[in-house]
Amino acid sequence: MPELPEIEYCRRHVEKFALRRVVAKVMADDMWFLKGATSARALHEHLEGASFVDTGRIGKLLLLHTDRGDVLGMRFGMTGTLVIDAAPAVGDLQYSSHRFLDDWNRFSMVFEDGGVFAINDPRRLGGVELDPDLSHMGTDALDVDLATFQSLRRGKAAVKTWLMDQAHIAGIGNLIADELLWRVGIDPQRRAMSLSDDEVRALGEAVAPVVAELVERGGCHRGDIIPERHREGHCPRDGAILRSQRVNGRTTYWCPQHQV
DNA sequence: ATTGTGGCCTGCCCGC
DNA sequence: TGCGGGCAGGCCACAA
Repeated sequence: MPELPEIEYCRRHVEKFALRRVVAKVMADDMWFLKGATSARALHEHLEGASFVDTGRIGKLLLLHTDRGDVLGMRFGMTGTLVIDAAPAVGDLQYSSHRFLDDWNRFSMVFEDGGVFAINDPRRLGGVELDPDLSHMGTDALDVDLATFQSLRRGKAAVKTWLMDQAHIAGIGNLIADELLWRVGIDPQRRAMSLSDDEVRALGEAVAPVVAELVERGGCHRGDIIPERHREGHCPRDGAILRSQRVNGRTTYWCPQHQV
């Protein structure tokens, strides 16, 4: 599913192919896809005639800045990706389809030059929002430092749940959480507050570099443990059979040998 | 404030 | 060969 790396590819895709093209028409017929107070009418009024001049990203939230000062926020849920002029920003998305049917374009814009910008999302778990509220978002996973992890010492929830809370760190989803905890050697079910100083430091020092490495490798599904996240999967480090259980309502795999 | 739970969405995969 | 049930997880509403 799209986590931080995939959204970063979408952002780069916009930088490369969508800036400074004038929006002629907005197609926002799927009301479900409009989040917050955003209406189709507002999207027409704010975007038609405008062009995008800059991009941003906080965690899994993609931000497009228009020449009028508006910000268009985009979320891709679990199966969404960006398609510009029929070229997808992300080709191989785990758990999603490998096709891009026109029917799955939940929000799109036609440029004056005839090109099309679309969010293609089979499951409709993504959405768009005009001028989204960013005040409750945590630090982007690529920018975290040890100070970000202070509140982890008080957390009563599982350490994996803490990592996936976008108000703490923005950008970590289920796959990256499993990868991080596997690399640092921590049982995902452990209460956050039970981590030792050394463990907090190890985790804190791992997040940004590991996420950056996944961006380099080509996506969150390129993590070392991800190919083994299935029944009978083995730990790539010591060969133990991985354990699987739901943590925070999410399927979680970990190595009982070295994640303690 | 923090934490846990359930529901939303629908293509795909598996077993019958 | 078709069918139905379960699965996948990001996000949000809601309750305790």
